Amino acid sequence: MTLTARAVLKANRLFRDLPDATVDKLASLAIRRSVKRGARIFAQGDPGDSLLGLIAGQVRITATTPGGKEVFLNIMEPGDSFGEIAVLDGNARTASADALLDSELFVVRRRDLLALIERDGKLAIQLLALLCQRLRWTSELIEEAAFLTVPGRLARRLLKLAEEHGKTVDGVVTLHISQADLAGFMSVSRQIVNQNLQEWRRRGWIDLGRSRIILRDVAGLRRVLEQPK
Amino acid sequence: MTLTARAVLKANRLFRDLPDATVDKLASLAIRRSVKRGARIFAQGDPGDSLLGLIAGQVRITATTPGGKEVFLNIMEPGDSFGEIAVLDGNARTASADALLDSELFVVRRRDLLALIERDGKLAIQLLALLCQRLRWTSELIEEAAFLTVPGRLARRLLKLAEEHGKTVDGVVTLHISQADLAGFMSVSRQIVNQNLQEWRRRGWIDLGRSRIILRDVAGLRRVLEQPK
DNA sequence: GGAGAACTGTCAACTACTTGACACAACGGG
DNA sequence: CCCGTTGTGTCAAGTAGTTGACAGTTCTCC
Repeated sequence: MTLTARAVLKANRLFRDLPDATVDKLASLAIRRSVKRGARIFAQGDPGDSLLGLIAGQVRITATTPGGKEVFLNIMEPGDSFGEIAVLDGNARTASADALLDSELFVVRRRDLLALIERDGKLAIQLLALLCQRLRWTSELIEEAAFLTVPGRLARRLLKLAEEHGKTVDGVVTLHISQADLAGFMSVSRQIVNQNLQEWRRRGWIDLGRSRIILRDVAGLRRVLEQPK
Repeated sequence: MTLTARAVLKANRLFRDLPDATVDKLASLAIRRSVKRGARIFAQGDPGDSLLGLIAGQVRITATTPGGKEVFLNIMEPGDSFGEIAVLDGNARTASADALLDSELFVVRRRDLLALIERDGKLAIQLLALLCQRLRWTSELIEEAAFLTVPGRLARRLLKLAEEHGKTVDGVVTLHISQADLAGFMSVSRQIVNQNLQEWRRRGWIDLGRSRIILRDVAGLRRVLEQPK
């Protein structure tokens, strides 16, 4: 199935509500890009000269230390856009993006985007809203780290992943993620992730499989959040 | 000294580079507000119906759990603005703001600001830049928590505070902050803060006083950052 | 100028997470 | 179909931060 450039942009949360004229202009500026599973889309430190949107596939955003340690920051699904920060302020990428699956992207270059923002107030407001959302998301992470115990943070992360990426059947949600990845997401050791998951499995709240976590009792997990640090 | 409304706005980083026409319009919309030391300016959960700018004084931004625990998120100085997130997306305040000193503020209401943004592309771009900066700041905090040991985070926090709020004389920087506040900033116990500071004092990198930390050897502190987790 | 509040400095007991190691299971490409 | 890879489950030893307690000091405000 081949989509028109306009349809592709309209499928993205960021551009969905913009006037047709703006979307058409954007469509004429956007470039298509295909990447294979495992490929790096951009690396931390690269010049941030473009805004990306995911059409199909899956992309993981990570940050890396000079020493090689990694934190997983986010997983992008079709309809999401990413790379806004660097494209807007013109500085280096704060994180790297890697394709988890074969993926289809569109790319808007910095100068094109900025010119358009200045002319179209609606686009600016849309972008402001997106950045606010991102800010709420990161602030939440910081507060979580401060206020919750490790089990609490793990429970919250599972619930968030369930909302955003889980497949639900009869109130039972299946997540596709390895325990090591989950540990990377939370900057905690794989062992401690396993220990908590085992405990919850014993209580019947979840089931475990290879790279699979099945949430059977979401209310149980929510109760973990209530006990403060 | 009484300043014109325009001069006040021009003194704020967010509005400094805007065209005069926009600033005058803003000035006609802005309201002055004075608060006493210790007063709460807004509370987490309040409707976010205004953007604030600090003219004089000092303001602390904190988040609180239902259970009453606090994290210190930031300290605002004259020329800074705050409360943008809630004002832009119209949702509740994510944090509380308290005056640390008697303070002078200006207040721009949500509807006025939004109307202005849509008309003035430059203001939108300025706001986008501000949010990007905030996002880089919060992302940095998250990465720090993931990549650095507690001593590393403490050293980095001291260096950041030195840049932003320190008074420098001959390369020696004095910070005005209690160890308990510093601990609150980092979500770590006061004891562990003291333990590290004592160690660095023994090494001659810093000096300590009541609510005072004097950085004598900034290079020493920077070396702490280099040892990874 | 005196009383209480705020802040520093230090101890010891406890708890939670890390690191490293290893066995075993399942998946997937040649 | 077999072998390397990726992922799970578990243990034991080591480490870093928490909690609570308390004495001594310096502010501040009444």
